[in-house]
Amino acid sequence: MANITDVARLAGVSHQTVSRVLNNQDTVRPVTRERVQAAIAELNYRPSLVARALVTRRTRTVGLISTGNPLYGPSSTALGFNEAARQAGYQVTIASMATADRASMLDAVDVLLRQHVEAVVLIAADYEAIEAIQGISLGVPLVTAESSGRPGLHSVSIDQFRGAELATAHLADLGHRDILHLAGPAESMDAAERTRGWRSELERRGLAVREPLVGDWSPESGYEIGVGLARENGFSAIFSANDQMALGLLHALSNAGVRVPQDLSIVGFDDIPEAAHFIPPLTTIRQDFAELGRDIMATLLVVLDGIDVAEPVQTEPRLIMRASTGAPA
Amino acid sequence: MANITDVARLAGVSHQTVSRVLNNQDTVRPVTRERVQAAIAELNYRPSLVARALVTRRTRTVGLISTGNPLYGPSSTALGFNEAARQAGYQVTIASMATADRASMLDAVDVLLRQHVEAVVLIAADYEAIEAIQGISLGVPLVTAESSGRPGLHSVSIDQFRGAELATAHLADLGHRDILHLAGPAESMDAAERTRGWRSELERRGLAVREPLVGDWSPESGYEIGVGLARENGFSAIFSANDQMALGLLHALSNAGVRVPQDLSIVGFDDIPEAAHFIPPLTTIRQDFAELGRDIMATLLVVLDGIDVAEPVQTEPRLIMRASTGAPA
DNA sequence: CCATGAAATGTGAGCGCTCACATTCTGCGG
DNA sequence: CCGCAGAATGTGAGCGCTCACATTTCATGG
Repeated sequence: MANITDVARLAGVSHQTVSRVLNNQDTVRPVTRERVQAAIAELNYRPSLVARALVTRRTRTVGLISTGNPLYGPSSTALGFNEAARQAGYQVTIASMATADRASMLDAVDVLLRQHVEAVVLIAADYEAIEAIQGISLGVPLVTAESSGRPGLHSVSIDQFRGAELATAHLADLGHRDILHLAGPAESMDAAERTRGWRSELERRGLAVREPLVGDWSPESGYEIGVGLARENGFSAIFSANDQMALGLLHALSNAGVRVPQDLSIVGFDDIPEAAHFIPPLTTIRQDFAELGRDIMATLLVVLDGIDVAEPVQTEPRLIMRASTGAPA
Repeated sequence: MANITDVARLAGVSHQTVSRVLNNQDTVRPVTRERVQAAIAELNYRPSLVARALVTRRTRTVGLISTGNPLYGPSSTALGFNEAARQAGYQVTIASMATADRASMLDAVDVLLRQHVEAVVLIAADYEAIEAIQGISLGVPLVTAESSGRPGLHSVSIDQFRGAELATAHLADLGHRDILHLAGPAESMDAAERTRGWRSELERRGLAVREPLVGDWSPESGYEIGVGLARENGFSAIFSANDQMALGLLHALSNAGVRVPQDLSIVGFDDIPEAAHFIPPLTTIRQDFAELGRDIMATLLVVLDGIDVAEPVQTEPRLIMRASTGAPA
């Protein structure tokens, strides 16, 4: 592997002139520049980012920590962020972890910091992850994608509360008065926000608030709860905290002969690619994860410039109306 | 940020002794070691992997290139690989790209090589990606997750051909004689392998091979093709090249009043988490992406040791029987 | 109590680059 | 044709670490 000195020798200039060409500095004569570029091409030379990082103390790398299972939301966010980072000229090093406990988090952070990442991005699903990282002194900026809205963090999120309000309002507007909620797991921040939004909208309208059912995001949990639900009545609509559980519900209800939306309306959350082709197609809340990824990067760039972002950045989700919701019988 | 000299000074030893402690060398007296470790803790010192990489010429980093859309298969593979790499003590730097053209590929490779990745892993969906990277001289080992089985590559895959055979055989065993195929897009290697497997199994049994229908992996394409299909007859089963398109089919067929599996049996491919709760639950081919990820890393470690892996590594998928398939009427 | 070799520790160079500064070239007016 | 400012290029140090080798320390036997 050729280095800068090899290039310099071949081009008949000093290493510093090569460095100037590499960094697009303008005090190089066109003739010289061309000679250097020819040498670079001939030697198939690639400047070492490692060496550069050592002296400049900048790596143009950010660490991405994502925890837990590869659910649709978090993975889409990670992907969106990765793309945004690339466009901003940053590399991304990932440190995934199965569990968000303090020890794993310390490990992940340690690896990233040794790599001299300039910032850390945490895509946090659970409260645990946030708490774990808040107890760690990083020394570099941290931006989190998390919806709990807790203070002292640069956080970016899609407004889960608002999404749940939209879903619930849609059902209420259709005339439903008893609207159940199938919540996500207790450790999930998004789940809590969605439950809050549902509750708030019901209360605002003076509708009855029942104890939410609780699943674990999986279609299986939706199915199991659906099996129990099919035998009950006293409600005409369900707001499911995600599309996968809604799918499980649809499956159980279909088995039990409960018709959707005639007997029961269902709203999901996420708008996964499959949702438009559930039977019936699922009314749901769409989140723009690509935009979330861009927002994370944008916040990061601001924070890296030393400017403190006071306000958490939030974007609005929107309601996608499909056939799984209708007026009550 | 403290460096090795700071630690050495505080511990009252030379920088080299600190280095020995860091690298767990055994020629350090316990007393000295403890003194050094205390200094490390006190200064919250983290050795710079950048500086270490510069001198050792090893980064313990591998580059991961993945192209195209974030489909279920590739993202699951990426995740599995990432986890396996972490366990093997390697960092992963990602270089995602929207299109797999030669220019983007050169870009991605360039960034990774400047970072001094020790190897590159390509998770390739399309022929284009493979062709693009084959034209690039990397200088580091390359392992690809790709199913075309072309020579000259260290490749790892789940046997798509075999999976398609399993799916087709299942339908044939049930008594179906006219088995259609809804293929994935022409540029996809997996799609081609699945079509080959379907064709081969039909020919082996002397069954009619019709021109496959072609979708683009999306539920929408499955739906559109399903709408047309619902008006035709002369077939009793469809092997869909992925679960999402199968979902679209189910949706269209349900709308048209075609009953699955009574009127038509359907098999998918992938076993996405939703498949068990389609209506009806989808018989499909399950792939173990976590294992694929581990296989990639295992192959990588072998290749990094300078041993050439002659044989492509392949694992077998398996058939998951559910309610969407049954004997023909 | 000293020589001796092994164990423990220290020294200096250098990985490939950029930074700050020094030096050498240009072209131009006098 | 010389001097000079400004442009172009060169020089040497040093980022934080490891490597190869040099030196010191320690325990042991004679």
